[in-house]
Amino acid sequence: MSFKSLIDEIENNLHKILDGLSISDVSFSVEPAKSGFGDVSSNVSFLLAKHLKKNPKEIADILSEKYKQSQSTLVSKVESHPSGYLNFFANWEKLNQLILSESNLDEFGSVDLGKSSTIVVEHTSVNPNKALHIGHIRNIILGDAIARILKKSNYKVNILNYVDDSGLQVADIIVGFRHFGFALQPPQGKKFDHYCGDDVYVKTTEKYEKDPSLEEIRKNILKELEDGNSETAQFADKITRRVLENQLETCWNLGVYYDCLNFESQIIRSGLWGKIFEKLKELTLIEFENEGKNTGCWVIRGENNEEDKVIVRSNGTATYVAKDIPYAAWKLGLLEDPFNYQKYEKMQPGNHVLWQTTLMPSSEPKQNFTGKKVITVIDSRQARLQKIITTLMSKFKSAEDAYVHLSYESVTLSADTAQTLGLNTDGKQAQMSGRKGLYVNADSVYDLLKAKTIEETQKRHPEMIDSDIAKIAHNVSVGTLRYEMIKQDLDKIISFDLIKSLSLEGDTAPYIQYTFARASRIIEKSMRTPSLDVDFSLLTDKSELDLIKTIGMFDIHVMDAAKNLSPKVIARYCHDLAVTFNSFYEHVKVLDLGDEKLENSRLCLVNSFKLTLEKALNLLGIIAPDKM
RNA sequence: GGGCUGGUAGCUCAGCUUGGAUAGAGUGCUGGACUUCUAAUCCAGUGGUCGAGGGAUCGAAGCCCUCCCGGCCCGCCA
Repeated sequence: MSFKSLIDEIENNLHKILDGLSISDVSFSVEPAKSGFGDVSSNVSFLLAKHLKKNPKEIADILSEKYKQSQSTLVSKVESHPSGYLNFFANWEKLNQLILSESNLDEFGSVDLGKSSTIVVEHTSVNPNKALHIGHIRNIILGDAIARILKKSNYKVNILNYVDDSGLQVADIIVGFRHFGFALQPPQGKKFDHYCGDDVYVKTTEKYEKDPSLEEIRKNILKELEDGNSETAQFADKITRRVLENQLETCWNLGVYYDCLNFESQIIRSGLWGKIFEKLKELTLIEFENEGKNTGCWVIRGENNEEDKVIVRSNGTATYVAKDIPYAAWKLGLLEDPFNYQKYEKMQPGNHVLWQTTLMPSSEPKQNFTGKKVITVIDSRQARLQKIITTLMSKFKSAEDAYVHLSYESVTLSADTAQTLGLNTDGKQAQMSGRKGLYVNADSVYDLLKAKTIEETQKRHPEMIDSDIAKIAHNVSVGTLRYEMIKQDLDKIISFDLIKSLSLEGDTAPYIQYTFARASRIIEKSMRTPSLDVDFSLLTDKSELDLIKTIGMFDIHVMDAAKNLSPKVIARYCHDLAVTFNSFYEHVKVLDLGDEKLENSRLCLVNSFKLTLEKALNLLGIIAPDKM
């Protein structure tokens, strides 16, 4: 509970005081104070000012007097500020001990929002016809961080990746291989997914543009893909699985793992659509159109002024949105599961087992990857379609918010980076496009970052062996990439700039990681094991108390991040922790003080900082290096 | 035209959900700090009509309304 214990204590006492004055129904705030205004502040007097028609300062005076009589163990002083705020000062001797000892526990920062319930997080879900680009990375990193935060909040999280292996985009590269003579082997040194995206896909779509009559070939291929037994479908399956494997390698390299892979082709062949179609009709969520422009179609009526949405075409086939309905229902466990499960051919790093669905018999036991709640991470361009799914799911399931579309703005290319790729945009940012070859592959960004961080690390540690340098550079590169994707608000566009993304200073992961390395170094040099058996009352310097306070704030931020599905809250917290530690580092020394008791107390604090920052960074999938 | 969304310092962004105390960071620019636990660091200075206008409020960057500017989405494509 940490710092929250203090807040809770104050809140309880204030409630008792208000009860004593027979005032209820006032939802005042009790929050960490701005610096210079004590440790915790409450706005209660402002709110009472309305009821009592007195000015806030007078009320604050009365309340602070009353508060002095209430039982409090963690508050040392109450002050009524001339502004009307009620400011509380902590009893640091007690709070120091409380926070620092709790921070040594593994579950420090954990909150019980989920109550052990199951939740599905679906992210990534990239067409298996190309390599992952920097835009996909935002989705992947966001989804991964959300999953980590939810785990910390006592949810049982199932992480899914939906592989759309039967769409038009796949058909396009199959056309390339089958009709335009692209070799099955990529040129030397090129990953297969890069080859499919950069060469086969881009050049094949170029050909359509020049000769629209080729569209006929594409249509035929798409038709053949739908029949799972066709030779084309089997060929496509081989290709998409090769691409998928490469895509997964990119994800794994970034420390992203999944629990299960779902394949669109299997969902189509499973017959789930038929079942959900019947259910939709039964519940009259869709209607058959007898007249107008959608004659012969099944549609969902548009709400308000929105147009009706066609779900089943007049030729009886399901549209794009429609295909998402059975999957959404499956994720919520609303349908009988038609799938068997088998392990993916490759083991994920760290021995995380990856399952995949299959329609073939399997010797493995049946698995369950559904959840009471479902979070689908897709960018905001799909908001309209996702709203349809969300509405439908809320009608299927009693819980209103069982299905959540976690929307985020897309990643665009900065004008400079677009220029580098050969597109002049007149100083404007540009939307990425796989079809036009206008994107930056994730692997390339990682490679550039790694080359730069290797160079930096070598400069600092000429004595270090190459494999150690590579390890540090890897952690810093992944950290940098992840942090850049997470620190920004979800509904703000990230304008990706190749040059600026290589910055390792300021509000970046390396800044935070470096701070961690500094702390590690102190402990390493002390030649001691930090212990909790120290005198906490020796920690009285402002920079020490600030650090303890910030450490104690961990769970508050985890709760905030989990409730609002907002990983940036954790990113800001990590940065905050690092800034506070750096201030501590500049203000007070830890070693060679000639006072062993004080040294031990400070070592204990440094260690608490380390443990907390490591846990917080872990929620973002960023590794805290002991040396860099 | 309708829907969603952004507009805060030269640039990139926090803060807005839950209205209150001097609107915060980073970056840039200027200057300073390594014989010291790692300078991927720290300190100081510089820089703001919180898009505009109106409203309710003792009090608005935040709430309500109108407007302006940018982005995205609106197919029996996927």
